[in-house]
Amino acid sequence: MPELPEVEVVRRGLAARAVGRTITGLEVLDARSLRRQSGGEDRLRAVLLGARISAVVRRGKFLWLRLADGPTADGAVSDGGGSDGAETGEALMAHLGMSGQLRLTTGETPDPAREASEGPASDPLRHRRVSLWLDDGSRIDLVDQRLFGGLWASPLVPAPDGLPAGEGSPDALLPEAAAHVARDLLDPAIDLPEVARRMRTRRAPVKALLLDQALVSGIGNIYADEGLWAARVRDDTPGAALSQRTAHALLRETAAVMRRALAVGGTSFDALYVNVDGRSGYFARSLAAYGKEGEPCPRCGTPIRRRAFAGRSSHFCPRCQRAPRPPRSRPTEGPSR
DNA sequence: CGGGCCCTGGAT
DNA sequence: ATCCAGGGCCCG
Repeated sequence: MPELPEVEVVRRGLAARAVGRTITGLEVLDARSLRRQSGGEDRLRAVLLGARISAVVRRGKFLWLRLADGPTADGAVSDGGGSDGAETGEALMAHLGMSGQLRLTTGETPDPAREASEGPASDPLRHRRVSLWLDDGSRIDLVDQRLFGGLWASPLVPAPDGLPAGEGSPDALLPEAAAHVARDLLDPAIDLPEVARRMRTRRAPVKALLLDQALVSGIGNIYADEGLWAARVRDDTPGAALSQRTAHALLRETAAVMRRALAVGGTSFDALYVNVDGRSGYFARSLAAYGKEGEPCPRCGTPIRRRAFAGRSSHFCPRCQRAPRPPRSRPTEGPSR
C-alpha cells in the first residue's frame, strides 16, 4: 500500500529516532514476514544483534537500515582493520507491501483497559509480526495485516552510476535486493528526460509504465491515477504514443503530487497506513481521481470513471484526460512540432 | 506483458 | 458467500 510519500514519512520517523541506537533483540511473531530472508530467523538474528543503526535510506518504496558494528563490551573490534563502528556491509531491508507499518513503540504492549472496552480489534499492534528491540528499551515493530511486506538482510553493493543510492545517505551503496529498483521521482539524481525517452520506446499502456519499478520507482496505484489526472493523460495511452513533452510533463506532475502528499504526511484511507507514531496523513482529502468514482472531476465536473486495469482499478476523468489517438506515424522523431 | 499468486479482513 | 483492497514477483 504505502507508496513513496508514505514510505518517506516512515523513513523520516525512523531516521529521527532510531539512528544511533543498537539492536539488542529480535522477536519474530510470524515467520512469514521473514519469507525473503535466506537462513530465516537465525541468520537475521546473527546480522542484527549488536549492530548499530547508522542510517535509514529509501529508494522508491524500498527502505533499508544501514548497520554498523555496535559498541562491544570488551572493546574489541570485530571488523578487520576497521575502527569501532565500521559498516557491517549488510543492510536490513524493509518493504511494507500493501498493509505494512513500521511503528516506534516504547515497549508497552496492548492496553488491557482499551481491549476490554473496545475489543481486541482496537489494538493497533494486533498484527505485530516482528519486533526489533533497541538499547533504550524502545522497539521497532513491523505491523502487517496482509503479510505482503517483510524484513530481510541484504549485502550492500555499489550503485552502478556512483551517485547517492537513495534518500537518507550520501553513499553510492545499495542493498543487492534493491539493485533492480530504478531511481524515484523525488531523487535529485533521477534523469527525467531519460525516463521519458524510455517510456516512449514501450508500447505498454502508460499506467503500467508508471507502475514499473524498474523504470521509475515509488509510484503505486494511487499516485499513478493522480499523476495521470494532473497531466490529463489517459491510463491506456501507449508509451510510444506520448510526445517527449507530454511524457516529461507526466513525470513532473506525478512528482509534484507526491511532494504535496509528503508535505501533509501521505495518504491514509484507514488505519492501514500510519506514520511511526500511528498517526494518519491528510492527503486523502486532496485526491482528485483515485477512489472518486462518480464524483465530479475537480477540473471539469464530469463524473470520474473507474475501470479494471491490469487486475487493479483505474480512475480517470473521461473528458479531460484525452483518449489515446491512433499513432499518426512513426513516433521516432523528436518532440513533435 | 497479462495473469495468478502470496495473505487477511472489512464491506456488501 | 463473494468481492475488494494502496504491491511485487514468478510464471508462461
